[in-house]
Amino acid sequence: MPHMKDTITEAAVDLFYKKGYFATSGSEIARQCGIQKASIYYHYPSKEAILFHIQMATMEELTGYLRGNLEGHADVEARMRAAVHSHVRFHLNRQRETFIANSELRGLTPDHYREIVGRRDAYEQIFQGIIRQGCESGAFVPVDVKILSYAILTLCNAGAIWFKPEGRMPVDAIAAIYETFVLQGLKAGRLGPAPMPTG
Amino acid sequence: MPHMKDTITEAAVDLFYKKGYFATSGSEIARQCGIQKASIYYHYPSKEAILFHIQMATMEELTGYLRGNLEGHADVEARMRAAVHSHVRFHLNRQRETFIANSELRGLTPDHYREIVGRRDAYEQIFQGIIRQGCESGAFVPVDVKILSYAILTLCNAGAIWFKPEGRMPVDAIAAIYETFVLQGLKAGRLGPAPMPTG
DNA sequence: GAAAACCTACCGTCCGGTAGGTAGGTAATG
DNA sequence: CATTACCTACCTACCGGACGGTAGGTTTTC
Repeated sequence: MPHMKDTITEAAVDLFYKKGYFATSGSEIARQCGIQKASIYYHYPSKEAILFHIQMATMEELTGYLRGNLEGHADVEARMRAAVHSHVRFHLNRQRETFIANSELRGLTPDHYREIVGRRDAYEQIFQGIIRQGCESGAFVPVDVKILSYAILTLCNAGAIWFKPEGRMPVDAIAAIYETFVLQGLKAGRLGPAPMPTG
Repeated sequence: MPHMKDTITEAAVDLFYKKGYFATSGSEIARQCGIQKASIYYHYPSKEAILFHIQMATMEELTGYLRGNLEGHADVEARMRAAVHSHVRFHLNRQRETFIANSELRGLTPDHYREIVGRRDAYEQIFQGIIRQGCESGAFVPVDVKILSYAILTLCNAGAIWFKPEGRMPVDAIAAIYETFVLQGLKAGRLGPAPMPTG
């Protein structure tokens, strides 16, 4: 039996995802929980606090998930594969939360904004480290690390836009597609003029 | 000498981009134009109509720009390069409008929503056609066309998030990076299929 | 002088948030 | 055991203010 605070958070995730933070009112959240609007303020000091809580928890979990998935992988290509796989999996399994984390930053207070952006930067740093390592070791083609890290992360978010959990395609199959595409784009040995297809 | 309707539209683009559609009020738009809120309703029947106008114009221009850039290219690889280049260029040059078009669909009425999504689908169809053609001709590796088209379009939007026009890097240089990355990922070559997923 | 463009003043509604109360449970006190 | 005290988790009722939008009058432009 979940406590009311969790129910409120879950309702907020649902509504912020469907309608957006600014288009969601406190009474709507309350209605979805079966309580009165004022009761929300027993559990949260403000509407923004709900948003911040969701964003914070999501960033923590996302980062923890990535760290866990990177453990034990030493080879740079394996690390990149694991990182992409982790990122895609999380975004498909937690569609609503990651969508909110990606699109509702403007609803945060300046302090909370800085806090979230800091965690986001830290997360990106992990990817940039892997790309940089791959470029230096020669495993990857030389690329602009920052630009490519953004590109890869954004690319991996794409699945979360159209993905339907009940759909035909399983999460890992989608992750594998992105994984292959990213590694194709990064791996050394294919740069320059059009290579001849290996019959 | 711009007409007031254009001034209003421009102010709305600016504010919708910076604060979001629902977080922007009519009085803010009016203030930025140096007029009163009521005067907006001489030029637009509703706030939503401004949003729809921006989205509609952006989709029209985006599609027209792509069609123009594809003209004269017959080879499938050249077409893909041109398409990516066109997409990236437009998104960098029209950051605010494309950001709004990508993130403020929920502010539209159901009818207008359908209208915009229809144009968006048509735009994606062009990309999917090129990818499909490349796969069938053997120029590209076999891929899930729909998934890859989404992935590529999303990937190419990444630049618009961080791009600063006054920055060091020119538009075409960024477009070239994305172009190379996408083509690397698509082109047929020596890479095998993805390994089995790692739980 | 008519039409276009803009104004002031106002509408009803809903917003985020607050004040203050209360039902019901727990814990300490005699 | 009965009383008092306190706490959690909710409630009803309300606040000032901002929202999108309208009515109707006034100025500017052709």
